[in-house]
Amino acid sequence: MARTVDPERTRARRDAISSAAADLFATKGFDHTTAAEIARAAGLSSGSVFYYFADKRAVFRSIFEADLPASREMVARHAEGTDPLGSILAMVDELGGPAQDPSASGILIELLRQIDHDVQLQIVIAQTTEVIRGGLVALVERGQASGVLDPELDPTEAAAWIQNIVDGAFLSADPERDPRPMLRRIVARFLSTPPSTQGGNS
Amino acid sequence: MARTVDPERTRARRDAISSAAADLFATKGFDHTTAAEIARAAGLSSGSVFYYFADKRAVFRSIFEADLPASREMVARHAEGTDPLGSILAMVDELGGPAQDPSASGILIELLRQIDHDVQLQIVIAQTTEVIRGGLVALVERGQASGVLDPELDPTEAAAWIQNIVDGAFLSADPERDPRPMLRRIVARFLSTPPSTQGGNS
DNA sequence: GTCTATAGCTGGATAGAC
DNA sequence: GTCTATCCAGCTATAGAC
Repeated sequence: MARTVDPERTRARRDAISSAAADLFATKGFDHTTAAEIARAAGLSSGSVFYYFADKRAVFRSIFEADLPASREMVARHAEGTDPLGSILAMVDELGGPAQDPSASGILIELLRQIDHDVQLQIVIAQTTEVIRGGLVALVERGQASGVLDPELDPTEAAAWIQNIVDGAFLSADPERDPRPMLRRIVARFLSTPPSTQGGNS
Repeated sequence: MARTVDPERTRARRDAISSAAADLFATKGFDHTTAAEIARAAGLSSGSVFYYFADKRAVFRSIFEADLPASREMVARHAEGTDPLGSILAMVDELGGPAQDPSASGILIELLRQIDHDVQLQIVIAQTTEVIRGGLVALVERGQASGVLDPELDPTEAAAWIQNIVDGAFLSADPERDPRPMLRRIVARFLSTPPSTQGGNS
């Protein structure tokens, strides 16, 4: 006896809605994207959108829910290794690479707009941010211990600024220009031990 | 005989609407701020908003129109001086200082969202951005000429990245934390001549 | 110039057929 | 599960009185 619902199919439908919506939200914004448009883009009717999602916000949230496991995976992948700064820069490359894509830029901006108005979304994003920050903090600390990175920096604050810098790159998305080389330069110089300036602590 | 319109009064009313709207747009967003709310906050009726402005977008634009002369003034103020890097950092301080203010952060995010949908707004912002960029480019070039700043950097690209970094600071507005010291560090290190690394060109 | 009142439209979410 | 049809709230922008 077949089950009433095929979970695989349900997931596929949800994903279709989610990814069609992501494109629309990125280009038109959340408020100017109608449920009917999402439905059309996903190949079903407007009523069905509300069968798979409680409301429009839930559709928006679903876009970012996939990021959490992906972030965990990325952090784990860069956690080991003998070169902490190298690992940080590799993470920066991964995080900042999509900044070239205007669609990624658009969805980040939309996220910034929506996050104040949706507590559930705040939780999802806070988790993802924390995972990435945690990975960066650990690497900064290791870099400081090995003398490559400036020991004066507070690791948590430094990690937050790395995320800031990367996010800044998203704000001027230019498909023609790979932001990663400059991002690497900025972050590497930001973190590194001052060449000779002796910080005269007693 | 008094003139029918008192230009001074008209300007005052427009400013009242503009600044009341800025607060609302920053916290609630453009789409969720109604003309009636703006009117109430400015102390007049909803119909009057459309007497002073052609439409809601024009109200939003007016917020940024004041930035252009202010930017010219700031650039002029930092154009002279014997210490180009110092001048750049002073500009970064001025540009990034408001990042602490959640309202400034909110309005920047809203700007990013609206700019795609309003050509007139694009023009206003492009002009302001150009003025600031121009000021930074000149200072970078002078710093390079005097050997303080890395000659390998393309001045225009470097200026654009300074603006990116500053904007990034706005994305995590924290009233408790002054972003300026870190911004100065990041920008100074980003621009400065590499300590000894000889770039072996030929 | 400034108000009140409202026309006219849009779009989220639902009801109920299939 | 998926559709169509639609209700209803909310809003911009205008009309016209004062």
